[in-house]
Amino acid sequence: MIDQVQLQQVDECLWEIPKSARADMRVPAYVYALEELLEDLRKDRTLDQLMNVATLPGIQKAAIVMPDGHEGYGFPIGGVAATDVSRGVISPGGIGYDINCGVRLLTSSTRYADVKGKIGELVHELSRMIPKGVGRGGRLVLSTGQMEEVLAGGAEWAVANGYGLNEDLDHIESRGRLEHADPARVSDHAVKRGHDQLGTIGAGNHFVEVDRVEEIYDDETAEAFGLFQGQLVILIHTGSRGLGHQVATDYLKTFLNAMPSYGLHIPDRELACAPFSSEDGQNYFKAMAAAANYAWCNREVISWEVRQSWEYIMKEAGENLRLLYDVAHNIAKIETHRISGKNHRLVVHRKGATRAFGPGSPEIPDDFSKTGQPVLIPGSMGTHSYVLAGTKESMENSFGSTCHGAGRRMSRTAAKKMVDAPTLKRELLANDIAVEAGSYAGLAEEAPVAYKDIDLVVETVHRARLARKVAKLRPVGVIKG
DNA sequence: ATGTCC
Repeated sequence: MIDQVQLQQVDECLWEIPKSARADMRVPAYVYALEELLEDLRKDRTLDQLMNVATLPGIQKAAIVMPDGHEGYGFPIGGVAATDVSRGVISPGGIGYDINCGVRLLTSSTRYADVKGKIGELVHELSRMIPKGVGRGGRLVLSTGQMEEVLAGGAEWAVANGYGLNEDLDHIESRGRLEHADPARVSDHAVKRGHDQLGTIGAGNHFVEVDRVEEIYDDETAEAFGLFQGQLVILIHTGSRGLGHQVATDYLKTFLNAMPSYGLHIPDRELACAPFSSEDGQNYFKAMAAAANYAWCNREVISWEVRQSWEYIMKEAGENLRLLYDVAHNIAKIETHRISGKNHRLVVHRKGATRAFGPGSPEIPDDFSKTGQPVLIPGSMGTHSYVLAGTKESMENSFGSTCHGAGRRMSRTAAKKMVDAPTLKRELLANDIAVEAGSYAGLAEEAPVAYKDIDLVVETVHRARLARKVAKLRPVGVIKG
């Protein structure tokens, strides 16, 4: 066992690893966590990886990990790293294999109590409508030309082709389309993998969940978000499927080969990177943006499937499901942030971290300009999820970022050994949570015991003011891959 | 996360 990393407490929820902790660190590392969460963060390579991130050329201010952080490929999951656009690098490991994995929330005008008896049917219908599982395709099969439109247009493609509402676009981060996307930078192989996966959730922690609003923490913001006590809402969590995975795989290989020519020295080859302004860096950024657009289109098409199911079971228009917001949590974006009183153009890498822009930010829609943007934090299966709002403090301290979920504390393998899936399913049902799972193995991997305590994670970011609590959601039905 | 090893 290596020596324990020294953490200096800055605040109740903030710990610092000073730049002096390692000769190669260019900036300090910040860990956001209530003390109870530190033990989990020390159990794996999270803090080592965070210090590795602090060595990246062009990194600004600090390498940051959120309270849901855990070990990932190169970078910790739950990590935020901002590099200078002209002097810094871009690293696929800082974004993750599932490019633009993210979450959206649809709100209804229906109370759970009024339709309790229909939840089982609704969950069954959702399960029938929404393809799930590794490698699964869906009902949409796109030509190469249509794929180019999706990669360039993102969620707009779904709306233009009858799979979404125009009003949805106002409530998607970046309106569901990154303009830097270039379909020509996505390999034929990646395009092929994606051609039949729009409208599918995949596997792992991806899901479609029916929830009810259990608790409101801030009446005014909840009202602005269209949330009320007892309301039925639908939470969708998925990403760019095989296409994004292939983009990550392709460019990691390219970067590993190209690294020597850039003269970049990094402590771990999983931090493979290229100067953002280099041809390789730009090609990856344009391909990543295209994969991000695919993911936004995917969540839009899934919303269409949800609305179809809703119409069929609830006998009311699918349009009654309104999109509250859609957030990315695995992405790199060009953003301007103030550091020591000066504006900087940065490549903000968020890997298992959510944008949490505060009130007045020009990048969030007008209807949230007073409250800050909606932030959606799914908990582990069968526990609960949160709706938060972005803050000015997150803009000042974490490049406008917060946590993204409960965060795994046990490996998939360990969870499968420990958990008996049929028992778990019965327990969920006993708690009035209907589950339709693609496989028992997948269900076991996602057992709540394999995750951190979502309440502690959210309490950390709330107390640290990286986002503030608006509402708590309780699941009543879940579809998993 | 991922046609969980071309």
